Amino acid sequence: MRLLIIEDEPGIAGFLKDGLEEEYFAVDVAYDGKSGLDHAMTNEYDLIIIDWMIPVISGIEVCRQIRKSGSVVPIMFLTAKDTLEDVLFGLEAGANDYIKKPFAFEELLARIRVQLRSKHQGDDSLRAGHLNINPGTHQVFYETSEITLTPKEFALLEYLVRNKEKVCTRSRIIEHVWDIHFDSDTSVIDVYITFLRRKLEHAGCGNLIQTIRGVGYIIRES
Amino acid sequence: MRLLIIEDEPGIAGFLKDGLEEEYFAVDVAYDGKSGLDHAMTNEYDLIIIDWMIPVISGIEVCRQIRKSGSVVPIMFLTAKDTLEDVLFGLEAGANDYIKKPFAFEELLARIRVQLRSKHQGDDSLRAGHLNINPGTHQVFYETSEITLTPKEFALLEYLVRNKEKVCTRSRIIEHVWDIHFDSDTSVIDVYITFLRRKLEHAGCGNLIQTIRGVGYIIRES
DNA sequence: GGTTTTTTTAAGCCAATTTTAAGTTTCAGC
DNA sequence: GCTGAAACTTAAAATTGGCTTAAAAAAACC
Repeated sequence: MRLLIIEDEPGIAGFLKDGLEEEYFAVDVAYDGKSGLDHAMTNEYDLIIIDWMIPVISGIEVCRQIRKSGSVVPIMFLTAKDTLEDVLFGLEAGANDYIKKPFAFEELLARIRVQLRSKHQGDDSLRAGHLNINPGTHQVFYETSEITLTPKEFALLEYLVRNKEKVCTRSRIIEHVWDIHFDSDTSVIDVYITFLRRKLEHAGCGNLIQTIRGVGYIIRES
Repeated sequence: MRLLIIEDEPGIAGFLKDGLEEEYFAVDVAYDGKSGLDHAMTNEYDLIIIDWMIPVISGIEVCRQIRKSGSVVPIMFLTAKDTLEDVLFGLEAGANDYIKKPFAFEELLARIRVQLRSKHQGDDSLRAGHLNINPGTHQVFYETSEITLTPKEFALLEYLVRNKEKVCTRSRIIEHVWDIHFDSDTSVIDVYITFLRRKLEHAGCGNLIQTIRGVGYIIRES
């Protein structure tokens, strides 16, 4: 589990880093908002801890920017404030939890575990490269832009991505996506592959679906 | 919003059910741990309230079992204890919040609202663009003008806004807003979407609710 | 108990999606 | 390079599903 801590006070940052590393987390530290945001955007973390009051860019703004990029990484705030108003303000900016300073390390740890648990199990999205598919909401994203698909288009793409790196034969596709179990000489698959390719291309995600002539199709990560 | 209460004292259970239904939640009650766990596993709730001390299976064990199944539903504990030790124990078991008995109904309500807010998605407040929803007073404002909604209209709009930027499927809507859990070919949703759109349009807030054909609806900020 | 408001049902219409079908292009093997 | 099979593209037909309206049923209010 990889964590990012954005905290300017070296004392607190060091205390957190050491304590969390003892718990076998991989911990990065950033000492201001700008550098923290930089880290968050260029690396993949399992959780981010942000102090409310940090230099250059405020904690709340960092949080907002991270959410704006489409990331759903769990974010926890460290704050000296704990009026209901401030808490709500933080939650609105996209935070998942907050903890008031001074805090017991034990409590922080327990709350981190709650967040990690809930995030990991809640995220059942499928991926292929920068393409993200969420079967729960029927949404597809390429990087940060959403691709709107019809139900059949979605079902086909979902099947291909679930079986990425594997060749999907035409007969398997027609069975799994169309639920047709007898031989038929339909060309729906061709048509829908065309639809999908067009929409993916338009979103900047060209060349994802490759043809295996005489057999079927395949999606490769690279 | 659909809640489950697991509480063996009929007095408290009834008091909670009535009070929460007055606030337009859909409320189910279970009177022991076993039946509560059963409900939790076979239905989808937005939040679960569990008493620490209940018969057959303890509250803490019910909580653990729910988490073990992979569910991330917010769980709140009712408890007579509130030492740090007990709180940590509850958090470890997978709870999101706890409230000490005896409690004020108002406080419970506020905590429920915080959980619902923070859970559904990071940047979720009950706002969508210039639309403002107040679950406490059941009022809706667009900019400065109030929009008068019936209870069902309000519940539907609230559910959509709580899940803004996410697709709300027809089956989820019928479960969480109408509390209907079997397949039915009703068209109430369509009708209420029409009602809402008409009232929103009339207030100058057109185009808020978008249709995802074959799937459901979504509210987007922009 | 009657009146008003809210909720649900049902039916016709329209638009988006899905399928069919036909013409065009690409590719592998000769 | 030729040839035939497979895949691609396009347009039009068929189907499905959502929107709207009106009226019936249920609930809330006096």
